[in-house]
Parts: sequence; C-alpha cells; structure tokens
Amino acid sequence: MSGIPNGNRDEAPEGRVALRRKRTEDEIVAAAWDLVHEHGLGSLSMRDLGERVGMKAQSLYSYFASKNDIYDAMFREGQIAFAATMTITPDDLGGDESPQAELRMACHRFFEYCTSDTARYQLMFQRVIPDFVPSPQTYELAVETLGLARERMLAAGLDPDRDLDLWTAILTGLVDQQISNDPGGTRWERLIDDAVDMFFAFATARAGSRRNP
Amino acid sequence: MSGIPNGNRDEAPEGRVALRRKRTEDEIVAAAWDLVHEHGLGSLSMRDLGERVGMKAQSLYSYFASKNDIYDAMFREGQIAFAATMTITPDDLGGDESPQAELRMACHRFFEYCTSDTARYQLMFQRVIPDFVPSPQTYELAVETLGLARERMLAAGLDPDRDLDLWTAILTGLVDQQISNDPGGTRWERLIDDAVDMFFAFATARAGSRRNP
DNA sequence: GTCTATAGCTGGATAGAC
DNA sequence: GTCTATCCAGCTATAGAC
Repeated sequence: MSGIPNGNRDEAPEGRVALRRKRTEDEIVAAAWDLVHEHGLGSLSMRDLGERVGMKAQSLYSYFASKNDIYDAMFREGQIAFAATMTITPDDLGGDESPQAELRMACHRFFEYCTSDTARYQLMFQRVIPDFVPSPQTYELAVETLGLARERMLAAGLDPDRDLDLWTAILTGLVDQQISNDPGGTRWERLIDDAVDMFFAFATARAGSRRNP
Repeated sequence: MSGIPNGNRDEAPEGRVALRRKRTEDEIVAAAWDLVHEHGLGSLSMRDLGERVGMKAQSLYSYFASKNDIYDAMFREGQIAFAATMTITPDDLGGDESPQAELRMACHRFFEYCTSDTARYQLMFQRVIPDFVPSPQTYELAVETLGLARERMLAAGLDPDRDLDLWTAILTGLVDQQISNDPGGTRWERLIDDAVDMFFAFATARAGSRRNP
C-alpha cells in the first residue's frame, strides 16, 4: 500500500526494511528538532531539513507526505514526553506526599517542560503553525494527560470542575511571562511555590466553606 | 528632507500636504488592521494591503519605509489604546472604590482588551513577528502604562516588587487560556473575580504577616 | 506620488529518470 | 529511495518612467 519495494526472501524482509525506514524517519524528526531550536519553529524548511540529514528536500517526501506530517510527528514526540514529565510517582516526592506537595511538583515539572524548549512549547500549546492540526491519535494522548491533572486535583480534595481551569491559568501564566519577559531567567520560576500556596489556600478554603456553609 | 514636493504658496502649503499625507498613512494603518483581523497577524502582505487601500504595493513605500514600519505604527496605536483602557478613574468604579474593586476592574479591562482582538494581542504581547522590534518611543509608553499597575498595587497596600509579577502572571494566564482553549467563549472570563479574590487574599495575608510577624 | 517592470529571494511540492 | 529538473506560488523591496 505504501509502495515499499519488497524482496522475495523469507527472513522477514519487510521487518528489516521497515526498521531501516523507521530509523530514517526518526533521524529526520531529530534533525527537525535541531533546526527549530536553532532557527525557530516557524522557520523550518524542507530544504534545510534535507540538507541537515544529507538528502535533497524532495527525498523527504518518501518518508513524510508533507511538512505538516513532520510537525505532527514532532507533536507526537512532544506529547509522549509531556505525559512522562507530568507522571509523578510517590518516589518522586521523597517523603512529603501531601496533595500540596504533589501540586507543587506538578507545577515545577510543567514549568520546566515548557521553558526548557520554547519551540516545542509553541508547537504544542500555542498553535503557532498555520493550518497545522494534530492528528486525532496524538490529541487523544493529550486528553489522557489532562486526566492526570484532574485525578491529582481530586486527590487533593479539590473540585476539578471548579478549580482546574484556574489552576491551568496559573501554570500557563507563569510560563508565559517567563518566556515573554525574562527568557532564560528565573524571575517567574521563583514565584512557583508562592503561586501554588496561593491557589491551594484559595481552593481549600472554597472547598471547606462548601462543606460548612 | 523627506522629498515631499512643496509648492510656492504662502498659505501653509506644507501643512496641507502633510495633513493629506497623514490621512493616507492613517488609512493604510486602518486597512492593515482590517487585513490582520481577517487573515491573521502574520499573513499581512504589502500586496494585499496595497490592494485594500487602492494602490499598488510598491506605492506604500512612499508612506512607510518598510513593512516593519507599518507594524510599528500599529503597535503604537495599540499601545495608546492600551494606556487608555488601563486608566481607571473613580467614576469608572461607581461607588466601590476599594483597592480590591480597582484590581478587579483592571483585570476585567485587561482581559477584554486582549481577548477582543487577538491579532493585536499577538503583536503587542507575544512578539509573533520575527525581526520586529518596537521603536524606543512606543516602548517608553508601555513602561509608563506598567507604572499604572505599580501605583494601583501600592494603593492597595501591596508590595509591587513582591506581588506585581504574580499579578501579571495571573492576568496573562487567564487571557492565554481563554484565547488558546476557548476562543470566543467565556470559560476563563468567568474566573476573573475568583482569581482576583485569590490573589488579593494571598497578597494581603503576606503583607499582614510582615507587619505582625 | 503612483505607476510598470523587475530583481531577488524563500518556500512547498510533483514528475520522471535511474 | 534518491536524484535532477522543474513548476508554481508567495513575499519584500528597488529602479526609473511619467
């Protein structure tokens, strides 16, 4: 179906070819990340990318049907890394497993994930590429990760339906200001713990007043 | 110096020519706003712009030396509107002139300013245009407007050096989430009052504990 | 000041030989 | 699967006639 030439040998020739193909695809995507880190997300071009992996730009179309498909592969990688980043185990917390400590760690993790790679941040959360829409499968993964935040909030005794949006606003606000107004610095990073305390105090007070009106 | 042809009449010929020129410049900038609203900030082109005002793209260079100069004029207009938006008089507050009420109004104003025109928001706060740097004069105006927020915070009995960055993070976080995840909706707009209460409670508690440690 | 003509550059993508 | 050759489209900006 994909037009890959297939030999006549029995020893899983398709497997070998597919493996080789997969390696090249990964190499292309890795090179794409390099380029967007160097020149910005929007400046990625097929010509540059081809040159970086040692082929002509036109040859890339043997691996990806379009430039957007490359963005999609990058988006997918970013989504997987994001899920891994936001998965917090009891081990990670080292002793203090209070809901507040977990929220704090989640906030630090999110902040680090976003600010450590602003090109990735733009691709995944800011929709900077016109006409790029992530494929349904990758989107599904994103929804799954948001579910982690919901569970965490429930475990903290808070009401996700009421507080989750406020929480995400605080997270993205810290990240956004850091990237826009103090790139490479720590001016907003230093406020993370304060922000978590602020949010937690407000949300628990609200949950408490609902229980004892 | 600018090569404008100058007649020999005494009745302020330069004034009339300059006025006409200014009108055309304003018309061009207004058309630029229209196009940006229709097709997005990054999609503004000199061709489209020329067509919209009824001239060839090349003729625009008689009025603006470059495309960036047009962006700069737009940025300047946005900055002036922003200053006007964020200036709150006692009249605006209608009765409740408490610091908290003023913060709340400031937040609503900021939110409305940003979400009502996302192209303008991108131009002014997100630096989406590569190689565009606003001219020093317009930047000066921006600093001035931030001063308003400082004063407001002082008047509220809070410490700007400590709380202003947290405040701006909350504002931009609400805006960012609204634009990215519920464009045209009110999902985060509805959280403004909660967010202000949250911030105010936290900041005043901190100010209080410093006074009575 | 406005036009035509054009330079000069970037980009994505396809056709077909090998 | 990779190449050459090519198409087609978009863009900013300049030169020079009128």
